[in-house]
Amino acid sequence: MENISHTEENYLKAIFKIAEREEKAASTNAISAEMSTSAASVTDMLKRLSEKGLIHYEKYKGVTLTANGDKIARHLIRKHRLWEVFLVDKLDFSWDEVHDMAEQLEHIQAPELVERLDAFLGFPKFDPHGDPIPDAKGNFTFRKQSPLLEMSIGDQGVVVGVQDHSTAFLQYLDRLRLVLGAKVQLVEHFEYDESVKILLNGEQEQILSKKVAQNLFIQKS
Amino acid sequence: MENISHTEENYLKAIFKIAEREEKAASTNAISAEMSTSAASVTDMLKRLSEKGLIHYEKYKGVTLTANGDKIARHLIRKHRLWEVFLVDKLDFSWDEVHDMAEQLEHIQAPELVERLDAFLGFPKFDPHGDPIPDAKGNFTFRKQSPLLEMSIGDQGVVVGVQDHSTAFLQYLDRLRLVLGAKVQLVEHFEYDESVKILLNGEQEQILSKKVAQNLFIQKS
DNA sequence: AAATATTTTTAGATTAATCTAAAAAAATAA
DNA sequence: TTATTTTTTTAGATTAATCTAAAAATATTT
Repeated sequence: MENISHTEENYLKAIFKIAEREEKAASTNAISAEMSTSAASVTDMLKRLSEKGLIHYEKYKGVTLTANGDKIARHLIRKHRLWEVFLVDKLDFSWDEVHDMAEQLEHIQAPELVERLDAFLGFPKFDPHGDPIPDAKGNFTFRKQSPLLEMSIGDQGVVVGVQDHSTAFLQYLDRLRLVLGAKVQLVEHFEYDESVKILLNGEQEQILSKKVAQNLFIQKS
Repeated sequence: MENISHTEENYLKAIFKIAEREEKAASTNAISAEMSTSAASVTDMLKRLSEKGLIHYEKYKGVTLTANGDKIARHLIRKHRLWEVFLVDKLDFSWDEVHDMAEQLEHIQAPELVERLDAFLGFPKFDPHGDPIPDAKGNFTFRKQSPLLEMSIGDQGVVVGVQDHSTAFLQYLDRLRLVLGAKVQLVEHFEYDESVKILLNGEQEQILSKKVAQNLFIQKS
């Protein structure tokens, strides 16, 4: 087990993310876009990660994570999301403020710290954006959820997550009171611009743009 | 305000520590010993830190921190000690386990996080080893304390800190129940080996070696 | 004050992580 | 199936942080 740098960790996370999103091997270009580095830098790094046994790499063929690489990536995501819960639940940050801090905290290497933090937080299964937190073995809790936009008239449910994690979107959701746990019922689809009308918390009718409805995950009830 | 790397931060901390301990400009060799790097590496780094306006450096003359360098060093110490309090008070680590984790956590860059952590912990003035935590402006709380060895027969007081921060010493103190807050009265000095006899918490008489008595700070009452 | 010892700096390399520009391979279009 | 475009890799540099070995400066001892 060699040492692994922060930078290498970030590449593993990027590869994991791409694989999850695109459901195939990550290309050099995809990684370079995800990391905001040049394709040449990515190629260099892929060679290094491959030598360390963290990825499967064949020239021109894209890469996948080895079992070990995958484990490290999941552990990073675990740490990132646990720290986000800490920042929001204990230090009262809001969900749009915590990403950059968690991005740093996820690189802290101290396995016992992670386990104790998990316990201190009450073994949360989801982070402040509704994303699942892998357990110590790397397993995610799955949840049936669908974008608000894909619900049918009359369907009811609860806001459980977001697709877009941008500050702008999260702050906008706060304004609309569309926070995690909010109850929504789909009232109407407007074909013209694909906007939707919802009933929020059984009280208030509201119209949401297609963009908002697309990026909001609902668990139907 | 340029970027400052973890490594540069560690050098600033080392220089601060040496200046505090030796009360004079830090020499290249002292820094090289403190950091476990070669003297040549130190010289290289001193040039860089000097260019960034963090230290006053003249060849062959040793270095001191500039106002800015000093501020950064104190902030690092603040972060280190606050994180130690977090680890002990909230995550139930013991005082001999937290150093390495705090060594990583002190490099997290997020000023608001530090202030919120401070508040969450109840604005502690001392860390789990009894070392003072600088406030947001970098000021330490001073406390009148003396090594147990320098107390006079009959003097009473409370354990408030340690000089030696090694795991071995801290674990030994746990065994002897000489934790922070313990009440001690000096009963006798043995000239032969400079060991001392104390009365611990008004109950138990105990003999302590010179080495222990030297490294334990007491606040007299 | 000269000789010796110690400390500090310089010179020259190395490694990780990055870049741009050019070459090579693979994919797509004509 | 060529020709063109896109993607990926290689070549060659750069910067931060480190090293060893040698040179230079400073401090200490005789």
